[in-house]
Amino acid sequence: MTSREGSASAPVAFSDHDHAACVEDTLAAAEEVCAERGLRLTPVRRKVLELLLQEHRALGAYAILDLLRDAGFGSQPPVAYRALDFLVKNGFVHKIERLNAFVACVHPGETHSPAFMICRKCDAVAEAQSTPLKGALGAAARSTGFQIERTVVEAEGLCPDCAEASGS
Amino acid sequence: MTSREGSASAPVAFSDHDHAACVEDTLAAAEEVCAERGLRLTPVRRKVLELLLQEHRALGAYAILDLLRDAGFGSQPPVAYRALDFLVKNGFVHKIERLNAFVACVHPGETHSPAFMICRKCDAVAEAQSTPLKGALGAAARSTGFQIERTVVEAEGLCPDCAEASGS
DNA sequence: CCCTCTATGTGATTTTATAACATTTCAGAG
DNA sequence: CTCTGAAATGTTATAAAATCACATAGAGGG
Ligand SMILES: [Zn+2]
Ligand SMILES: [Zn+2]
Ligand SMILES: [Zn+2]
Ligand SMILES: [Zn+2]
Repeated sequence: MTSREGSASAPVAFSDHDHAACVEDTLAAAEEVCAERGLRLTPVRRKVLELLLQEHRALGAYAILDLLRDAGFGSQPPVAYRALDFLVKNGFVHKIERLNAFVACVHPGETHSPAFMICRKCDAVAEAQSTPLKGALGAAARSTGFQIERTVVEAEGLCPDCAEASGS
Repeated sequence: MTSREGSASAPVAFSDHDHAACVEDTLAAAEEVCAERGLRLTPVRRKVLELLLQEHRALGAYAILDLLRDAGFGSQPPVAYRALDFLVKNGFVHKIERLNAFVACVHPGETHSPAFMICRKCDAVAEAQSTPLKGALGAAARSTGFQIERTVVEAEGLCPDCAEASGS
């Protein structure tokens, strides 16, 4: 087996919540946004988004591909990468560069600069907002004349559960 | 040819400076730090650091490997990856996650949380400091109980030169 | 209906990274 | 100085991640 499948042990992102509703609502919101913008949330694309929403964690493209195959879709890499491209470009999914993996956005539709907290032990990923123009990086950009177009902000460490489990 | 070689057109990182001295000084500093800490800056490791210092930009592992081969070292991937592992672990080189590439540190020896500005047009990379605990991400971490151990902060955009070149 | 553009399916390939094992080098012990 | 064990290097092979190229299928406009 190439990938971790199954959502049984998937940690919710640092806090309990009604996960079924969380998936439903976000999918519905995505459909609405696509309708508004004339985007086609095709079956593969919808399925990939659904898979990423079900897990509250980052999945690699090949893990997604395995799940797509199980669901009866094509099983070659471009199938997964093309769906992911669409979802990332339109803000429904973010890529976690540190992990070469993808995670569903919790604020679909709204343009925002995400920041992520990644647990090195259980792989949970939580999305927060970053404020790229404030702080040291923004200051450095202004002083050198660098024009920021996109930012990658990823913190690696221990999530609350794993920190507690591993003492202290 | 697999990679961009040659430093002729390599942009200096957003500002003119005495590059020869820049390379020399940083290499000397690295040797001193290694001596202090009992680390072995072996020929391959030193060469990789030198190559990265000469280019003020990120190089992929295979580009480095090509240059190592030219310099008479082993030409199989582990040669490059092992040297890079050493240099990254000891803070002489940083990995740019967005590019799957590596860049020499401009503050070798000192522990710090780097932030990078990456020009999407000319590939120049400039290092700045980030302040992970301040700002939105730090606040999110504190409020959820996430323990940050390491951060990846990378801004993509246009460097001053390329911004000017491409109009306004 | 026909044409065109977009999306999907599939095979092959490129790029990035690691595993596994043999050989060499070197610092420190005796 | 010589032995010895750990660290470093060289090399083969393989895994993992991403893209290319081209054929087929669908949706929508005329
Ligand atoms: Zn988001
Ligand atoms: Zn955790
Ligand atoms: Zn320089
Ligand atoms: Zn640095």
